[in-house]
Amino acid sequence: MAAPTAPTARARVRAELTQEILDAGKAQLAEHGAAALSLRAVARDVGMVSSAVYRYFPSRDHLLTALIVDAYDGLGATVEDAVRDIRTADFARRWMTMARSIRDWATANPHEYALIYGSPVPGYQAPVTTIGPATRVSLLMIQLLIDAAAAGQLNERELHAPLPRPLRADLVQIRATFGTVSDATIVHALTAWTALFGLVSFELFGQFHNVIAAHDEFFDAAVRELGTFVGLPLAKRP
Amino acid sequence: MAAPTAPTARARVRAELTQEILDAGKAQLAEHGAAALSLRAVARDVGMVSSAVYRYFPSRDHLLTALIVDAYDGLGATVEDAVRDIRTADFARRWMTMARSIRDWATANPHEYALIYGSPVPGYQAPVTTIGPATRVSLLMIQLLIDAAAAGQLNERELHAPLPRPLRADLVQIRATFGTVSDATIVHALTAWTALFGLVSFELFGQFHNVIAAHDEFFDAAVRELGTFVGLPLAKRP
DNA sequence: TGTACATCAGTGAACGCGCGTTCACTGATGTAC
DNA sequence: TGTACATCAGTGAACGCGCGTTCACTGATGTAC
Repeated sequence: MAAPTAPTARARVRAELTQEILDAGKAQLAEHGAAALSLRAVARDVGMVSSAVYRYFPSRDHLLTALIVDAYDGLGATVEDAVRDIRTADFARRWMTMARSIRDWATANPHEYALIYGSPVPGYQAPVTTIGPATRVSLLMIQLLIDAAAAGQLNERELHAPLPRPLRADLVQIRATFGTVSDATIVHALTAWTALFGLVSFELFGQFHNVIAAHDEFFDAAVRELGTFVGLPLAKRP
Repeated sequence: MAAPTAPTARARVRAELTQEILDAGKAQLAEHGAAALSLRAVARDVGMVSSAVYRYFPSRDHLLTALIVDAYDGLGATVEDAVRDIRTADFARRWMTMARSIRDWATANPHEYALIYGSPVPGYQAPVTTIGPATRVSLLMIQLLIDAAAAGQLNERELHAPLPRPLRADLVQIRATFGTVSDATIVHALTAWTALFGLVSFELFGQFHNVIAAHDEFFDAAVRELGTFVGLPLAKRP
């Protein structure tokens, strides 16, 4: 009777505490990085004894998985929010805004970024649970390309060498989500997408030290060039 | 009286053991990754008591620094070897070979790659000693561009937006090594270079799971496109 | 509404482990005369 | 060439720390009758 399975007090507290543990984990992550993430430290933050955490997460790795999913979701939500109000047909702005908000999120949450796009955590194998959240942000770019292509605004170029057969097989799979876009453009898009994260990683991981100081400006310029590389039309001041 | 400061037996043994410790560190790195690198494990491998290592490296961080320098040098030497015998004017082949050998080295030494291009090791601050070795591999690309430009074979394109002043200031510094190449091309080159490592990182860190299976072919295609992005001329089958 | 039992959250102690670093020491190697 | 002393490499024990995980337990919350 009443609501389907009325949430018992115990259940409510459990949900709250699970969240608290996750938040403490995120704080830990933000301050010390993934390698230093320890169940005991998290327990201390929450004000529990370390063994109590096992009532909520069966092991450290499960907690780590939850944090990874949380990071992917955080990034995905941030970027979705950033582009939500942009006119569908404003492809240049959508591209630039996506890129910038990815970078902004990464800069604001460097350890979470490192967790999902940096070197794998030693001894940890990500379960399938993380696949869904991981693709969330890339779907936005795919949609952008599909929209641009549908509007006839995508400048699809040829590749400079024939597409090898095994790669074509991969693209057949990818096409399920990419829809109408040409093989060459998919290759360009994957390359640009990878380059985008390469830019963020190089900046965050210190590879631009003594090379680039004007990070914002360089990122913008590079992303703009990558946009045209994919074939997107570029307004003068997006 | 013989050579200047004839190497005493003790000094020779010291040099050998220092190298042995480094090798053990590399092996440790290869097997368990940087985060798991411990002085004690290295000492065990060398057959020393842990405190003895302190006669050679004053702390764990110093050992780590040595390994980082070693990794940069290993990558640099590998790529230099790979391109040494290529005709100077064969710009396409030089570009493709550089990219491939970077990736090959990274694939063969994933943990060393992660050490220098992955997420920073928590709590470790790289000293200036690492800057020199770090630039070694990028100098090869710069030389390639200078050569191509000198031969009139570099297709220097314009940027799609004016160069912001702060970024122009950075480029002034960079020009000291880049020589005659245009601002726009430097931006393109930095972007492509970053993209190159982005490709390697995405592949190694598992971001291409369920997306790309034909890693070799995709890498080749992407790198080729990036080459033309920079303005390099591309032969049909380099 | 009240009682009897089952479920569950959290405790505290313990296990066994590995880590970086310090320190007083022994014994071998090098150096000055 | 031989001796006296200084330097150095390596030992072994110890300090103090933090970790993940297990386990028997207490006491509170939920459920069935």
